[in-house]
Amino acid sequence: MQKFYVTTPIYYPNARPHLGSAYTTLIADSFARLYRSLGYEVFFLTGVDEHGEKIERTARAKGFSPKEFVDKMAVEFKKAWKKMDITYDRFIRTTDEDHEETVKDILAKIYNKDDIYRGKYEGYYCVACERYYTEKDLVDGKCPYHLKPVEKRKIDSYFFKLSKYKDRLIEFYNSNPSFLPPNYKREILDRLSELKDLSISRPKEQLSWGIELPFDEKHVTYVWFDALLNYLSGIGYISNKSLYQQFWPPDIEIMGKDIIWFHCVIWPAILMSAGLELPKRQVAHGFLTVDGRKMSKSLGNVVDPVEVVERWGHDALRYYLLFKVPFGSDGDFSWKIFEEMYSKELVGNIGNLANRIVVLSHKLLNDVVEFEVDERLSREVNTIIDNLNILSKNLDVERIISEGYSRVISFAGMLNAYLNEKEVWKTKDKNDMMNLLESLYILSVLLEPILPQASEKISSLFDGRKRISELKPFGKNVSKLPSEKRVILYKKEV
RNA sequence: AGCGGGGUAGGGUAGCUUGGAGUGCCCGCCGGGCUCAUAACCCGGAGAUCGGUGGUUCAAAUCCACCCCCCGCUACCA
Repeated sequence: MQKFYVTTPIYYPNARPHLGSAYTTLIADSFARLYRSLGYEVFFLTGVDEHGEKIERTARAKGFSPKEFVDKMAVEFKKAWKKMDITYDRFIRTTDEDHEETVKDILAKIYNKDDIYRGKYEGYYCVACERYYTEKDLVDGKCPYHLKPVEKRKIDSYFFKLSKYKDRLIEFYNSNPSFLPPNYKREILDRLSELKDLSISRPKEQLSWGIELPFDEKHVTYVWFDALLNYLSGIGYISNKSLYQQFWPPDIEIMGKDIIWFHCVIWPAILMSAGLELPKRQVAHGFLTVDGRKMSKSLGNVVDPVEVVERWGHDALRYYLLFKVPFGSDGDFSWKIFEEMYSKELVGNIGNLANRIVVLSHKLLNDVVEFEVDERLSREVNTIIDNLNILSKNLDVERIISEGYSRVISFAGMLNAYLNEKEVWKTKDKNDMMNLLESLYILSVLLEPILPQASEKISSLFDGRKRISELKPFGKNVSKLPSEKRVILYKKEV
């Protein structure tokens, strides 16, 4: 059986999940569901990145220890994902024991390979912020927040020989053309020319909330080095060898466009140094504005994904993110479009269709009957499934959404048209009715990655949830009438 | 500034890698149909010099050059 390993970044839990992290997670979840449905063995990893200065400071400011604080925040994230029916297989925390061991193991490997050296990190330190800035961050040579003078400070730090991997990275990109997100490919290649080594540690007296270096107990790992390795520890690099062997490497890693550099350059270089296989595809989505404006607290237009989901259901949010935001580019979360989409496409197209068919089936039939398959419907179903299989095999996630998923939604439109064309309520044709019932059932299976709530509601009227890979030929799937006489997938008023 | 992404009917998008009649989708608008259905559904129509100019070609939204407009990125804060 083929495997599929999909990841989201681990989110920084200094605040509750926001629309951006929900976006990444819902998209990843959709793919996890799709591949499962197509019969793949799937592992879906998400989690939180709990180390670092900012967490330490936020925690202390609120009167908690870092660990107490992240324990609370991890729960917040899990609750949010539960509300969205996120089907992750593991929720990793960088304070998990096996993660810490993984980081130490990889660091030791790289150190022994002579890819880590001791040096001086030079930066501009703002006493008020208690952090370093690079020269470019500064405003008139001063701290950008406090506008106070900064001190140039040198600290001991270990460096990863990132620059050493420049040529090998380029070579890798060339021989694996689908690795980089298409929209950002040229930018990354361009920036690669100025590749510098990466500071990967901080002395403990400056930062204590992190994972200790295996070769120097006075230092802890710094930010990304720790975070990126979650993809290894999460799949059992230390704790579950057989799982690791089954799933490594990730098939797709999904992220927002802000962290492309880390995933496309630093991450592969680390893996090269450690002698491990690289992920197959890095997939980046864009950022969202709200009604055309940047989301900000001062504008008061912050969209809380949990609130959206509580009111409208997670189907609506998924559907919006999948179809109303061009995947890979920036998009807008427009309340007007969102509400229109809800009432036109979810209530009117999908929801109304399901109810029409269910109600009508009870009016026309006492029980299911043998019927002659409508070729047009059956051919369309086969085409949809073939298409999804091909796109999935190629990890062509952009087209899975724009072609594969769109076609599933169009199928609902096709059924509405079929119903009108045949005027089934008038002819009372049992053959047509059975074709529609069969189609509705198959539609519910196809919808599972796109609209899991609707899918669940429809399939529960028949005999429960099925995978696409378990579907029988068109005409052989429905064995009983819907268990209810009507079904409301989406309420008109919410 | 350098680099990158985008500019397709009133709005939003797909198509561009591998050129072939402006082809598709959602919303809005106009006209018709239907009454099984959550005033939902279906059909038809109007509406685009595919940002501009020039080039390659029998043929360009699609390839090349230049220009204009919008938006990002330029890394050790995640």
